[in-house]
Amino acid sequence: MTPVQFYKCLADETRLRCLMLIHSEHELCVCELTAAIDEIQPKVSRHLAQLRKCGLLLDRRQGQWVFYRINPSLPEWATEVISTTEKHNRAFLESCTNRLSAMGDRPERSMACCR
Amino acid sequence: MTPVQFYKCLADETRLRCLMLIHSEHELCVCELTAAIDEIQPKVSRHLAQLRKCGLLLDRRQGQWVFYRINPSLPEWATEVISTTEKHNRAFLESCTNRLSAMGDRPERSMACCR
DNA sequence: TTTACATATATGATAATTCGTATATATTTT
DNA sequence: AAAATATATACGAATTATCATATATGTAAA
Repeated sequence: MTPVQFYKCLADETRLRCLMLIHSEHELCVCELTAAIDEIQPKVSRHLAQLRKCGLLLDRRQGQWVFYRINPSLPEWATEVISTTEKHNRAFLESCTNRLSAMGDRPERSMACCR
Repeated sequence: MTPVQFYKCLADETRLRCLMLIHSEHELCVCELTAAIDEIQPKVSRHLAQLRKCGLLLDRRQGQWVFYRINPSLPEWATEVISTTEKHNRAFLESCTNRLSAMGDRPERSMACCR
């Protein structure tokens, strides 16, 4: 993955919010992300697919849900960039994390990974 | 500057090359960047203007030349991202740094800043 | 003050990205 | 097996980004 391709992935509000939320929560499913970001499902899904195709995210299906997480085999510098960005831009995510914690009926995870 | 705006700046090959070269050399003028990146002058100039307008670069005129440098008052996280990227993607810049060092007649700097 | 060099910008064309809507697929529940 | 829920994708429209070319501006040298 070239650095330009990596930064194109971060250069969209929906994608960056998804990435940072997932990084912060370790793993989230599409309906959680849709609620947190307050966008329609096909939009969120389309951007998640792009992040997966570019290698930034991995997904796993659990029942009806598909959970996304950061690809642990990303190059170290890329992971570092994501961490730095998330750590120093909490305000950018605030409304999203609020909506997420206010969300009822969040799906339960079995076989939780990467904790 | 929002993180998305910042990453849009990095999400183009010409702009990322300029940024990383400038970060690595501390300060470069447009003709040096044009030679290093091997693109036509208006293209390089246009992208530099965008990086300046977004606050990533500062410029100073010295005689006929305009030198660009990283804006030292960028948020810390942004500087960190640029450093990390440059440090771990030397291959991406290799041909550019080769062309730069092969370039004859590079303009001299007076009043060099930020060293 | 004319010429040359360095840089910036305007313009219209082209390409790439993003979007909403509709719909398909997969899984679970009834 | 039908209905409900979660997710993915296809499609054309709309927006945004990028480009090459031409040209303007600013400085230095002749």
